[in-house]
Amino acid sequence: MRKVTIQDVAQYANVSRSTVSRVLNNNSSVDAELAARVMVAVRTLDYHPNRAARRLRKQTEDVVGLLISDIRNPFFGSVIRGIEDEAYKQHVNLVLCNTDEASSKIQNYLQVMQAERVSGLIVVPTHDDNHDILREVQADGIPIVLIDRSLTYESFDRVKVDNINGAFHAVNHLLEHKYRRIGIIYPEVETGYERLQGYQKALRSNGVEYDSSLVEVCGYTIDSSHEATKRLMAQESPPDALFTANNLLTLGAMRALRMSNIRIPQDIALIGFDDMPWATELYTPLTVVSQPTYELGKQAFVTLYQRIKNPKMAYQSIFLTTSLIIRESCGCLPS
Amino acid sequence: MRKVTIQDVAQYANVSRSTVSRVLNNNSSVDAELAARVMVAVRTLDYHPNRAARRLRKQTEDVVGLLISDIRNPFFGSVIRGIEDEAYKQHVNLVLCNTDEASSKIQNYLQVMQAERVSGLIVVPTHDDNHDILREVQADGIPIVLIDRSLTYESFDRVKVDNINGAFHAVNHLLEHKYRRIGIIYPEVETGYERLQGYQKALRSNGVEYDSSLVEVCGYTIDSSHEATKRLMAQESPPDALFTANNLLTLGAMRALRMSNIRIPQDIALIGFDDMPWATELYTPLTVVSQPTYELGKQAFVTLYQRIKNPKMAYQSIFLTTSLIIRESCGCLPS
DNA sequence: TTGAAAGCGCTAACAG
DNA sequence: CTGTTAGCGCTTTCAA
Repeated sequence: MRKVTIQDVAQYANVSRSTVSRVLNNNSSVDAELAARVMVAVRTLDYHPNRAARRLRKQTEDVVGLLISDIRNPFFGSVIRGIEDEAYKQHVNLVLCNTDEASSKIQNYLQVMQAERVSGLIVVPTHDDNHDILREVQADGIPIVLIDRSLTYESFDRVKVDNINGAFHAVNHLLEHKYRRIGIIYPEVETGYERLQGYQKALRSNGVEYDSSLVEVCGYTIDSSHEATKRLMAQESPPDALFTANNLLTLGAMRALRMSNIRIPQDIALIGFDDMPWATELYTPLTVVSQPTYELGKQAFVTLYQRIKNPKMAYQSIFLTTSLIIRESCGCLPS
Repeated sequence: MRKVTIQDVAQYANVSRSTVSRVLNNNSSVDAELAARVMVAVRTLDYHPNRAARRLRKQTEDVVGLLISDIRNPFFGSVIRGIEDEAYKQHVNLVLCNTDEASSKIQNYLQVMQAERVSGLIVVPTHDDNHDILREVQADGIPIVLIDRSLTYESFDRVKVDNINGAFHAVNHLLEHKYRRIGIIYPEVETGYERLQGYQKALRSNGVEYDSSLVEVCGYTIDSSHEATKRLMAQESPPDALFTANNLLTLGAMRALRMSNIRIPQDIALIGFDDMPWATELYTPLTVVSQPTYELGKQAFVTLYQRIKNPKMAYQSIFLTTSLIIRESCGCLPS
């Protein structure tokens, strides 16, 4: 079963290859009758243009690279779905790359994406040292939109969530309910820092002093948060409330608390970042800062697509807002 | 910043393009000194072969398509990670396609993947009517491995979990603990049918009669399981135990049960399919049939890669086993 | 409006 | 072992 090429279609329709190409890319005008003949040929022969050839010729086409840290984090599942639904509409494909927050993998994937001549990139940047590589790729003519985290740098399109405010409202809520020793567990990434800032801001605006013994930096895993929580609770005067900076860390904290028989919210209040389908079914239904994950992905793709179509467009920064969903873990609702 | 081509490298190294190509693909032997010169040129010029060109010429290369139903199901997150880790080792990229179990999307994506000349496909098939399309693509020379579900058809490589046994052991466990009216909620996909079979098998082997009023078919969502559970519990004589056929459905069931103040395991025992990180933190820690999700993905890629390298290899069917993890929801442990 | 011709960057046959 | 040559399938000038 030989592959059908544009040549076959041309022959069948009795036109030149260029004409076939023209009707398929409907840019320049083609005689209606010829066009019709071509379409018939395309259909009867079930012709699908070879994308590799097209890409080689056009130097780019219809593939977007996606660099995220780890697909197993359910946060990304939803984001990607938002991206994909939009991408599907425009017939663009997504190449998935897990970077594990590792510079070496990012670098490697970036090179590959460049070699692929992808038409754009959606990336969750990790460390500041990615900046230069990212700029290089961008300078090479590949549009990039930064998602979730955006570095401190300008001159990239960015779609992100207002982490500072999200964290601020969460911690403020705790403060309003008279919790005073509020612990925080956050990872060393930009979103983590921002959530810490929101935490600090809430403290300040309530006249509560910042106590570094309540602050725990941790990794990206449940286990690492489990350990951090244990450290926090083992102190002389442990926190009376806890704010965890993402869904995985929340799970780790709950595990640690459960194992130490510390009850939520009776012994400690808890608010987590990220809403998830299981948040309502946890042993204490979780109060959360909910992020518009799907929307995040959707906006990222829309922005990228705009830039692809119009490379000279001014850089955009889209901020999405979070919402505080109050359930039982923060202790202000009767359980 | 013009792109560096193989020609530039050739010039710089003072050899022909073919020689450069040869050292980069290290198939035929090249004089050591020339090879060294080429490598220097490659490095100093920071040359990366254009993958589109390479693919056009070789008619396939280093891209594998991934057709799954919905990335938001955390089951797939883990599977994909297993795939990706292996793929990364072989420098192959993954194109992600969400099909939503919709034939039209599957068909569409399959065509695109064909046009892309991907070197292989890993697909979670949905309905039997996919079979012919899949065969066509395969006949076209694109290796396919079927994952999670495998249709009843032969002549595909398949990697799947032993659903029948997994379900059997779960339901058997319930039966051993004297539950007699065991409900089941499952979706209309192959894995669902198989889990139903395991359920039936356990019933038979314990001499318990099959009661269709305890059997609920549902969709793929939490909500749909929520409804199914309500129907089940609204009956004259509701089940005293429940088996839910995947992680999303389990969540839906727990939600329905909680809202009706039906306690787990006091009023009803529950075992779900799929272990998840949050299973331990649910309001009743969940007894589950745990699937080797990461391994599933890993084996899928390994098998696909073998077939790509050796198209004439006999078709493989790899079965992975599940394990029953007993926690509190099935009621046999003191809580 | 259409066709002929050139060439995107690469690899593989074929000579040498 | 190496270079020359000929395309892979497509789009895009350039003429007609």
